[in-house]
Amino acid sequence: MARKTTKELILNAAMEVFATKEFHVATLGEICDLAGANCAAGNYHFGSKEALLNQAIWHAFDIAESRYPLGGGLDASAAPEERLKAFMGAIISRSFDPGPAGYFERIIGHVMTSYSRGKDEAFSKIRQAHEAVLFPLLSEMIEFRDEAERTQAGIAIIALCVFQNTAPGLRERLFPDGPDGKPLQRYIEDRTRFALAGLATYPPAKSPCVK
Amino acid sequence: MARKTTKELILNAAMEVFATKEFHVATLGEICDLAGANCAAGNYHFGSKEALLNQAIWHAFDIAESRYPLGGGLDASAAPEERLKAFMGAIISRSFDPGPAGYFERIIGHVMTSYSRGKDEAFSKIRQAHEAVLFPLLSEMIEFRDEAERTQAGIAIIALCVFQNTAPGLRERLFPDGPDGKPLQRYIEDRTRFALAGLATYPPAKSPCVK
DNA sequence: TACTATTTCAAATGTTAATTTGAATTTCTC
DNA sequence: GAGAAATTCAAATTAACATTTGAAATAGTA
Repeated sequence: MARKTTKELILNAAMEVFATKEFHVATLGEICDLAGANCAAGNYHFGSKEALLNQAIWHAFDIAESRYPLGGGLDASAAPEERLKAFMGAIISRSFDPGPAGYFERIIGHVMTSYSRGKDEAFSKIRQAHEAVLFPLLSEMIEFRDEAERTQAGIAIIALCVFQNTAPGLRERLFPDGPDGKPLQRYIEDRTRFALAGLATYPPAKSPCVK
Repeated sequence: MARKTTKELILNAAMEVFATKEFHVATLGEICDLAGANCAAGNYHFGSKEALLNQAIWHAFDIAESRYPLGGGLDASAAPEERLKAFMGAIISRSFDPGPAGYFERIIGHVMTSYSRGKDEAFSKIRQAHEAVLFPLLSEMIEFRDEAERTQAGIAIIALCVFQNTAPGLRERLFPDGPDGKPLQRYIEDRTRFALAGLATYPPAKSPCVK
């Protein structure tokens, strides 16, 4: 394969740095150093630090989605419980992936609470991606009173998957031997079981077996 | 009551600003303006912006704890389910309180993902406060396999309470008519029910009725 | 090869904001 | 009320960065 261009090197470095640090703490100089490029190159190729963050977000999004698709490769005919497990498994796996496939969840963890311009747009796109997978399967399982109730349930599911992202030192406590293979699968199962039990407290959908 | 000192005014303003903005976005000038003080007064009374944030964190912590105590005023003889509801109710109420009693959760939301020096210490103290209330009641309900499993369950509970803090626009979607009174109580009940069902999927404590 | 467009680079530039300074003012203490 | 201590204030002082600039280097093209 062809050698990476400076632009690609900078984008990769930006994902890595923005995954580690909040927007205002990360510096362009640091990113370009990591990319082995001159610090003016960032602005030359991307226009501004902010535009670079945006590119980094969406590039990281694509990487995560291709490595751990939210739909898990299941189609709409699969049981909603299966699809929920695939969805939660994808988000949890992303969250604990130390490599590029984990950048997205970590970048978003910072962006959600900090970077402000463009945040709403980013959040709205991400929400859309989540909800496109999550809402149909929830509605197959549950008869929601209203829109807010479904949102509430959806948030509970996502909270169960990503909350640990933001708490320092928590990974180590949850996975004393590293978040890989068996322990991770077990974690995914525990969380899915927890979520399914919680969801079962909502009234079931009127025709749960139709189709 | 006596007129507030400049130091108190600045501390109040700092809590308010740090509740809204991430550390590096908030400026000392903005805080002192809000306090009606000169911008050098911040450093005079607190030494540095960082020290001011620390003071703000712990002052906000005290306010939140006195308005919505995590223990909910229940003692250890109350049923663990009751205590869980009180605990979750306290955190959720804090999260949605627009006034000083809500500052703490909002400040922490920023600090967790952004401000770095001193973050570990802050997180450790907060975790301790959470766990002192949460762990005993969880252990009364559940026979945990190991420490990590109890931590995992505890995190699930807290995630269910605070995740919405970080997502822009979510409050409005969850509470189209405002997060007060009845809707908030209902939200607390829904979340507690969800959590209790999730916890019920763990093996019950060996002697659940003793004492 | 010559000519053009793109890319790289080191060195400005400009801005923002924390922090410091020292004089002025207020408060406290005797 | 006088003197000392604490506090306030406006104006420096620094320092860190994002961004710009313009010259040099490189790549692309005819």
